[in-house]
Amino acid sequence: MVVAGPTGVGKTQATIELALRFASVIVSADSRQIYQEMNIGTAKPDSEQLSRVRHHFIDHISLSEEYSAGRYSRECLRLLETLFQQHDIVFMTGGTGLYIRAVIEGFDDMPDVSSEIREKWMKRFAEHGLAFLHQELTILDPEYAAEVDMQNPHRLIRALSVIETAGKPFSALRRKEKSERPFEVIKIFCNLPRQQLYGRIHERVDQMLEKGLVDEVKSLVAFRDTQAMQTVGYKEIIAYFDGNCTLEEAIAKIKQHTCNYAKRQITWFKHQGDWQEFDPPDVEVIADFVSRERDL
RNA sequence: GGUACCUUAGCUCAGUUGGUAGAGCACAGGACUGAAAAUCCUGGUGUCCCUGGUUCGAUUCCUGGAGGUACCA
Repeated sequence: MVVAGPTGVGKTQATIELALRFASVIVSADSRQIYQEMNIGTAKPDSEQLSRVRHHFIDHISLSEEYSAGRYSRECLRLLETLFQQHDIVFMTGGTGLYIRAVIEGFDDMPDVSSEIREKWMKRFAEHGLAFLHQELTILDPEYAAEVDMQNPHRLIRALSVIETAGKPFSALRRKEKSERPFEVIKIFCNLPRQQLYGRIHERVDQMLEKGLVDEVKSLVAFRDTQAMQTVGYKEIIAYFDGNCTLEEAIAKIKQHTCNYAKRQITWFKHQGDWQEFDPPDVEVIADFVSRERDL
């Protein structure tokens, strides 16, 4: 049972109520709430909410660690095995679409890429530009080169790193086959009319500031170069610390970037196929739907 | 009050040696199998401040006006 949806739609509270109703637990699929040190800016459930229902993958790792969708899917599948011994239904929620898909549909088996290899390709990109990555990929894996977004350095660096690590073309590993799972998945997509969603996001950002977002970011500046800190709500405050903008401008940017992010999430889930959409998300209605689906 | 500079897309600005204009961001849509709150792609007709003049033709040059910025009084 997965509750997905854009940030700020109210997934957190709704899923807690659902989990209580079905006497179950929550598995978070959120690439930022997974970090212990990040709280306010990630809209992590508060201690009161966490005490009502057992949550997994919240405060799972430290900012000093690197994490990935692959590691998440492996750890999550292992955890689900145990959880399904005690519960006939488990609630997964979060906004990280890739993490959710990796767990419910499967991820091709690929070797872990060392940070040395990835950094080497990043350096080559910085020195020689995109054209060089194009050339290399066209030689090493013409099949993938024909279908990737050649303008996207992330994708090219990823593919070239995997090719070097595995010693074979990326396209040979990337089979995109759906995996068999020992559980059924009920997919719920929470949504709201765009203007209403954006309004809630603006309010929530103001609340984050009241709760002390600036101090939280201040305490994390040592981690400013990590991937996790390239997060909406953190990078803008860092820019303010650097004197690149006023606090008011930073806040306006956070609101704007959060709305942009919500839009990308909606695009992702809308095109991921058979999600049952609830707009607006009503816990009673969703609970009825879940009961019916479960009894099928 | 005087002098100089500015007024172009929602915002910040570029540009047209006179042939009605373009970037970034915003906004909208989209892609995305291990960085995913990341990364990337697509979409630009707007009284070029107003007025008169010169000209085949003015947003571009000239007159007058309005608003703004800086300096001098």
